[in-house]
Amino acid sequence: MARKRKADHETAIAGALALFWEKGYTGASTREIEEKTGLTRFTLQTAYGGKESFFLATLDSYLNNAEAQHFPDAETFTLSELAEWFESIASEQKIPRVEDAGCLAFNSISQFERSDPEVNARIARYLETLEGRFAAILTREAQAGTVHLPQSPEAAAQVLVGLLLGLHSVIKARTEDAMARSYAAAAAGLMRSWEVS
Amino acid sequence: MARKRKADHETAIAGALALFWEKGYTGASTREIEEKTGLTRFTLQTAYGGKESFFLATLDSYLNNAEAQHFPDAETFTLSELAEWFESIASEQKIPRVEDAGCLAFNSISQFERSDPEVNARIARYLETLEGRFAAILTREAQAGTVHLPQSPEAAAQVLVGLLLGLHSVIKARTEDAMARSYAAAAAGLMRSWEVS
DNA sequence: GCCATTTCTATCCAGCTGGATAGTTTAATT
DNA sequence: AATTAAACTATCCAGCTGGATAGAAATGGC
Repeated sequence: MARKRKADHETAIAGALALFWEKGYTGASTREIEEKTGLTRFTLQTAYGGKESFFLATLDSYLNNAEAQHFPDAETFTLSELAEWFESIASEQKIPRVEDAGCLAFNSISQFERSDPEVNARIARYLETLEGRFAAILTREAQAGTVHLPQSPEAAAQVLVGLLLGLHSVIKARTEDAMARSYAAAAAGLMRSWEVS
Repeated sequence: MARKRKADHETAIAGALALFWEKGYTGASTREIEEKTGLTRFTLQTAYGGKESFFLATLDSYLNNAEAQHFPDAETFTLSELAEWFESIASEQKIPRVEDAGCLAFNSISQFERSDPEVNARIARYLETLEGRFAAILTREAQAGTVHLPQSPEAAAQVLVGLLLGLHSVIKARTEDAMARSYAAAAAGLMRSWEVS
């Protein structure tokens, strides 16, 4: 017994993801959200509870998709594939398909700076998931004897998360595209030096 | 033949540094700049050319000070001292003396996202200086035979810059202080694994 | 003591922000 | 066909933004 929305939830979230990615949370005005998502500010308010709640819904959707589709799989990934995954992050920047490349969670770190507990929880989820998967991959390979780590798998996993965040920073900072690729190659080179030849 | 300013250039820049660090560029309003620096918006406009020019002056001042005082010295630093320097970044967060700890240049990366060429130039200077100094330290030690690198000094220097940017990200993202220290320790552990025992 | 110059104070401005509200339109249920 | 719940359009709002401007106050050179 209600009128249909012009834009359904899925396409609205997809449009918002692209907008928040491009402009950031504060940089995306509610008027722009109207344009890019097809939602009205009225619906943004009544159905999603305002701009911030809507952003959190977008961030959740992004994280769910990233964990299922884009993060390395803890069970099957090898260290060699992980090295290629790092390089692909910098190379896919050339074809910036917003939904797949980059990272909305990383962007949120710098935008909110711990000011919002709801955002904090999602950033923590992001970091813990990555660190856990990296550690699982490294532990499995170290036990199998296919890699030789210079430190514990847990510490090495933190090094890799640090390098990933650093790579995202370089991608944001880069004057030239080649710079990000060079950094990704350096990180991949470090990982490959851990492989038992 | 002119009236004296209430706040001189030096103290104004120092106050602005603290404010921009805390709130970011967009987050710091010109009214707040008035309060924290002692400048008036009138002077901000006439003497500095507006908010953005003033920010650039602040960023320059920060970089000059950082390069002279806080960045590792290319001629004298050992890899061991570099490892300690990484750890000190996370530990000094406990005593957040804004001017010394953290990094205004790093914050600017996420805030401007390549939108401003003037800011870009300063970020490039920041990254190049760090990468150059790290490479110099690693090259010197590798040639002396005191460290054994898993890759070229240049690639290893990029790994270290990546880890430094990643560490700054974790500091911003951290739910708990211990997390940043743990990441710094992991990075330091990697560096120490390169030392010839 | 006067003058030129700069900074100060005090307003004013247009533009944008997220949000609220009132009245209209649409659709599914009965 | 009547009812009802939700989304639509179109305003309106106070608050804040960076910046402009006019007149008063202060300072150093003469």
